[in-house]
Amino acid sequence: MATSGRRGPYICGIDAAMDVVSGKWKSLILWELHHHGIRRFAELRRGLPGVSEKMLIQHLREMEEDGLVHREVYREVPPKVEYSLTEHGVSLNAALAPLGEWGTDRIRRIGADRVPVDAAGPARR
Amino acid sequence: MATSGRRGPYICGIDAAMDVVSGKWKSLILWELHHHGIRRFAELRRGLPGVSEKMLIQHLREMEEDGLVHREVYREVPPKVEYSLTEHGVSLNAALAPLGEWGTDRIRRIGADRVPVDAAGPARR
DNA sequence: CGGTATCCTTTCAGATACTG
DNA sequence: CAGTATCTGAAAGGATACCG
Repeated sequence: MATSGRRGPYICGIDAAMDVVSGKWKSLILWELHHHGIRRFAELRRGLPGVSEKMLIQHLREMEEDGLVHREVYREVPPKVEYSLTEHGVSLNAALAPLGEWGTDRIRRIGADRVPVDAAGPARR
Repeated sequence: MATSGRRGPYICGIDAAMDVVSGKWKSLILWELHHHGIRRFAELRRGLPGVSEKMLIQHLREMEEDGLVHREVYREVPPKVEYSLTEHGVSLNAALAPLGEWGTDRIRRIGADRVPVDAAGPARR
């Protein structure tokens, strides 16, 4: 297998979609590219604080392979490569939107009514 | 930290949502519980071919901790435990629906114009 | 600038055996 | 029936150094 994890066979649609977005940075890359349209490698790197070059390129390659991301290479010096979303990438982003809203709500709730797990106490056991 | 992976801090909503659904079986557990309403441990196990007891209970615990799943214990012999979705679990499922459709489309496309990765050959490399 | 290559650590997942 | 405990291997992720 080339660079990817599994790519099928899948039990259901969620399964297939999750396979394609799973990876620590993929949803963030999607988000970055969706909001900026086109980004260079170093720009993405700066937009994703904490990502290593290895992980960034690895995720970008997988996403390219999965048809989500387009990679445009300009053969000049210094080198220049631009990344953008394909139609599929755009549609995935749209499909991800409700989940994003759910997550945003969740962050609000956690901040409000949840304790950091350890101080909580004897709800169970 | 108890059983979970990270649980925040999050960069955006998608990030938070992905954290909660990532794990090999979580989306499938969600699906099972959504369609059957209530399921016992052994029923879930049978409904998720290939899952080990360890992974199943681990995912169920995390999902309970995350407020997605309700665990009802009947103190009788033989033991009986029923799992069901909470309101949050139901809303997450709803938020996941468009992603599921996207994935279903994707499976169709892959089946149509893509070969199983190994026999494929020189698209790249 | 935009990557590779290498090594290393951490996390995830599966199998097996045992318990209330 | 519904778990818990432990061990092992595989995979994901990260740090660092170097290359065209």
